[in-house]
Amino acid sequence: MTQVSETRAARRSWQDIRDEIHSRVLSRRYKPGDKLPRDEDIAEELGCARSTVQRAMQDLNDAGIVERKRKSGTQVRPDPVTRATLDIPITRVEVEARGARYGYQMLARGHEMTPPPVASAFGLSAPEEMLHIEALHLADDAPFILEDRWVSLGTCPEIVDVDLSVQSANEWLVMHKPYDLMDLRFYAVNANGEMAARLNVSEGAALLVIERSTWIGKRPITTVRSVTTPGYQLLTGS
Amino acid sequence: MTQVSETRAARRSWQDIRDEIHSRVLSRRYKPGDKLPRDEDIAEELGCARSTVQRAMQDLNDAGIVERKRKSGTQVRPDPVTRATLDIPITRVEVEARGARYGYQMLARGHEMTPPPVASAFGLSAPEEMLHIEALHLADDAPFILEDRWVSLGTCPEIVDVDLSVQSANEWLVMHKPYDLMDLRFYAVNANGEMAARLNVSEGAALLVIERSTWIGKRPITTVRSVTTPGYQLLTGS
DNA sequence: TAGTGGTCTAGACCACTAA
DNA sequence: TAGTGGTCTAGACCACTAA
Repeated sequence: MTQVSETRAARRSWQDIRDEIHSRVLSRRYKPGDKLPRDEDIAEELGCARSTVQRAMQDLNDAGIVERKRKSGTQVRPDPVTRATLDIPITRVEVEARGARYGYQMLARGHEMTPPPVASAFGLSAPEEMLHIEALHLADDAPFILEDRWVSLGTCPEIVDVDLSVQSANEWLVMHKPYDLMDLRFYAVNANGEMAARLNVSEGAALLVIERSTWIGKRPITTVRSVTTPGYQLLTGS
Repeated sequence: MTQVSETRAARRSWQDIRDEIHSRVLSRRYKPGDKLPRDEDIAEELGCARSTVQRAMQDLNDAGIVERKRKSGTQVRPDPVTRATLDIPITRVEVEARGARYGYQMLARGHEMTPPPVASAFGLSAPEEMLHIEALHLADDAPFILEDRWVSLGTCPEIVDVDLSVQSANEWLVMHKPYDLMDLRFYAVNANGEMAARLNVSEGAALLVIERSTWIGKRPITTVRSVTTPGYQLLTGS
């Protein structure tokens, strides 16, 4: 009935194993560029199953602490990086989360040939006719984000039948067009005359721009440049 | 010697299972907010082990497609988010990756009480004396990033003995001070007089600012405001 | 071609939490 | 307190790739 009196090590979780290996990296027992022992040997040393080491290593790999390759093994990443996860919600949800009323205005819509910056964002070799939409997202009737979007007609032919003056292209695409590759770019610009007028800010104001392009199976879906209003911040957790 | 002739389904990988569930979400067979079957039932339906479903679900959860809770099960996230991973390298490595020569200048260093914006970034209830460092990172002798950093003396007493005019605090902290919580903020500012002078840009230029704070076990380590030069972009892959 | 990481399985047990 | 996801294990086999 009673437990065997022999002391038993508490079962170690993959987080314990990860922390142990991480602390060896931080204490320089494993130095940047060093090769680590094989998973199997670490498992034996730390007294757990190989799959537990595998789980821990997967996490350290995702966090940018180590780099793993078959045959050649695991090594400490020579150049540590800070890795963060960024969540970008649908604009409507973002506005509502701030307790404001969401509004949307389509400013322009038409079929046009892609100008060079758009073609290059998509990596197109030649210009292509796409759907071009300019729209404004509002929070409590004030301008919030100005969006300039191009949508591939080849990849998304259905979008020509959607009434984008009611539902934002942002929302329609998120719900209907899955992507398998995305590219994000963030930078700052001084508001030009048009941005200043649309967003109701002074010309020259510093604005954060978020550019996003998506592809499915190497075919372009959409590329959008979102110009935010002054004071806008992008935040990450974790 | 020969294989049994009975056809066998090819073994399905966790990626296959993930894609199958994802496609059911996209096709609205499972709608936003819907509860999914238990992992065990999905495993039986798709003919794989429960742990394979678990692996697939872990990925869908990380990608923001579903939300999982014990007892109440798995549901399709009602508000889809775009989730991206951002890698921020050490500034030296970033400069070198552009093929430029890295340089570093410490502009100022001293012990000061934290001003309100810094105390609030750390969530401190009262101001505290910390190490305050201003420094400039250079690429081929041109200003690249201007950094304004505060380091907690309580959490990092060793840093007072480091010669930060040679090695950047950025680099020393990354190599010696692990953190378990990080907070990132991105926004745009118009260059004020001091920034313009330090970075050699016109006053009013739009600059991307990256603010980062780190903690270990709820104790503050460092908070840094990095002001980048015009044209600087933050990029993500995947 | 041989070595290392990646994945799958069945089963056991744990941990959290809605009811 | 009962139901569901989370983790661990041992073992088998696969997939990639440095040498």
